[in-house]
Amino acid sequence: MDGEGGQERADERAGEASRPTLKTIAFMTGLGVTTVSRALKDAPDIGEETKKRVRLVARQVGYRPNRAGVRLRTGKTNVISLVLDTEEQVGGFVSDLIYGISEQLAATPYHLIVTPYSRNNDPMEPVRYVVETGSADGIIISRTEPQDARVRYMTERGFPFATHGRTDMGIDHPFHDFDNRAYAVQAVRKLAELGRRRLALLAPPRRLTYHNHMRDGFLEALAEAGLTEAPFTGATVDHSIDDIRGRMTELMSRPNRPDGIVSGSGQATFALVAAVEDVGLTVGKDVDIVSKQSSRLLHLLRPTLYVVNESVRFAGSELARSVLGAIEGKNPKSLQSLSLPTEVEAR
Amino acid sequence: MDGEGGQERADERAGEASRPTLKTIAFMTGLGVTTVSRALKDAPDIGEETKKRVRLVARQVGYRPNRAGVRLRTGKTNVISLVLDTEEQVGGFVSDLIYGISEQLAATPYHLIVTPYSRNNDPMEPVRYVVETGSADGIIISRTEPQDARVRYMTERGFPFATHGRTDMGIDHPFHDFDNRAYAVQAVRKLAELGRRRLALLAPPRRLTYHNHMRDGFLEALAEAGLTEAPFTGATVDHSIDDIRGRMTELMSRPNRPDGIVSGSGQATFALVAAVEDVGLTVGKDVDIVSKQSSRLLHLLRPTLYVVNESVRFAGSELARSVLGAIEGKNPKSLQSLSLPTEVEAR
DNA sequence: ATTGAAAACTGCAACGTTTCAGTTTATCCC
DNA sequence: GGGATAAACTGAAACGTTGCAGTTTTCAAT
Repeated sequence: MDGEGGQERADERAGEASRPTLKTIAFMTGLGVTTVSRALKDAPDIGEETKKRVRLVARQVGYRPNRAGVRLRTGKTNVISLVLDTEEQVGGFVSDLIYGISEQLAATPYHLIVTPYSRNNDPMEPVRYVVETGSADGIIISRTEPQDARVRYMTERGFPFATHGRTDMGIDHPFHDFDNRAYAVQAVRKLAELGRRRLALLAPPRRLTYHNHMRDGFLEALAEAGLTEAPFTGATVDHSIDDIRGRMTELMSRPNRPDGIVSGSGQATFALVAAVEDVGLTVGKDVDIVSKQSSRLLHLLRPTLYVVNESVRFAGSELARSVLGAIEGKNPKSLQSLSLPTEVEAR
Repeated sequence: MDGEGGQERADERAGEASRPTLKTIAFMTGLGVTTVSRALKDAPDIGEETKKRVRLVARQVGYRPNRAGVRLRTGKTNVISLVLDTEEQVGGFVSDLIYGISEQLAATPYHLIVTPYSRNNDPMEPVRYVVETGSADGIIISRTEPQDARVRYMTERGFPFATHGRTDMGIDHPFHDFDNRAYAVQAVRKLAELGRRRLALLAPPRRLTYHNHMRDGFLEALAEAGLTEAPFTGATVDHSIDDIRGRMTELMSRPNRPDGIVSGSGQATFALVAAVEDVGLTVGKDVDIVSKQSSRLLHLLRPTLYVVNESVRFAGSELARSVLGAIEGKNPKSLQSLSLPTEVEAR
């Protein structure tokens, strides 16, 4: 029984009140550092009584494991990396996503780090960085493509991740997605019901998987209702407000202009509405618009719009869940979820 | 001269291709680990020739310092923590802030971690957490108050930080702020110029410093132009869209309703406009509204509004700059910046 | 030749944690 | 009483880095 054995250090002697470590607790309890470590992990080879004592002291002194220590020793970072496109047009989108993720992570030891990239650069780069440097335990990506190099890369390396959006490459991986197909179907049906015959779709860029989903739903419902499409070329939800407004103005100036629009983004719908009115037409009279939105602003200024709400916050929450599951090694199939659109809201 | 001295490890022998460390480079160059470390730091006691060799090899093998190692040894985390209120109403705000910060951090070794808290909880808590656990080298906070406990806390401890918004407690600290006083003055002048006589202000919550700035500017310009105030009670830019709309409806139903509004938030303005129209009035005719906005959507649906743009992305960029300066120990006074409002935009 | 100092390089230890391979003590069985 | 076994605990080593306190080597000044 020593413990007084002459090797206490400066911080133990002085009232320095520096952060307590395992050594601090070991000293206070008279146990070895190993024992304390194992006790806090509830290891089976430590006595019940001892565990209680250690836990008590740990709580008392406000012990929190040093992240760097853990990380260096085990490689576990307790970090989730959210890889983001910084050119994202969809305002507020990222805020909500982050809030949703944070909500889930709050009860865990995980921190959220935001790893941005510019759309002009290689989207692979930030992913490669995180995987190679092991700077996170899991990654969340968005802007998923049908053949997504990032998904292939992370899958090959067994690196845990979750995608916002699905892929189409025969790989089962964790994802959360909004059912854009169902949305488009609902939107078209609503327009059909309103007596609209010729519809245009403002879709996501062709590269992204949900372009296909939305477009498939759109075309299918169009066929089902016997309507025709007014092709909306040269504009996607990714384009700038001004671009969309310009293209839409063109579209609405044509003799065979659409009388119904399905919009894939709330932000873009602002531009669509402005364009409709630029050419002297009226939303709800000359043309009806159904729009997806994540903030709830559209209806305030254009009650004649039809909207469907997508909760990006919920998406964030689900994505965090998924990636945590992936880290735990759960079956990817159990980490996939799809959220259905709300009913079309009118006012 | 050894180096072949029997102590190479498994990863050196096998073609394991695990991440290169200082040891890897030391082995390859035949130098000691310390020398390599110092060489990469461009220390004066290392030969030029050696430095060149080391740098070359380091680049070749793609050496990147292990963050956990550095952090454990030096306490330096290379992390900036953005402390956020997750109930933030101002949509898109956070996205832009993050993009702005990321932009600055991209060229540095810093990572951005988002530390959220709920407005219902103690705003001190996340700050205390970061400072106590040393989980970042610097903190960015928003929602600054005139007497801000967080600012006091971090200042006392000498912890580097920057605030989005100013304080009023005789402490010189790094900040970036939008000149809300100037904004309010401009807004009131514009309304006066339009012949409006009785103005209301939708201000930030009283607790926050910029409430005072905006309100001071508002009152001063009001006096200067000889206008009167229609008190807008029970609503701030922090309230929900529905609350603001409700209060505004009340306000506009009064006999002595305002004929001009200054709005402190673009988001809130949506609700204001909706309310004006709820009671059968018209923006630009019965009442004029000047609004601040960070996204540029307002004008699209209500060209009769007057808007002033605030670049939150720029704010993020400035804040990152400031906090990095604080970490470097620069004089706080040199880390303060104010951005002026743009001209009032009409359409 | 001797001293001194500068230049270039290096071991060792430590940051806090966990894993591994023990050691000690108590308990049980015959 | 001897041996085996289980229970409870432990020191040493390692993860990658850097600061400290050296050690060599070279060279100039005396």
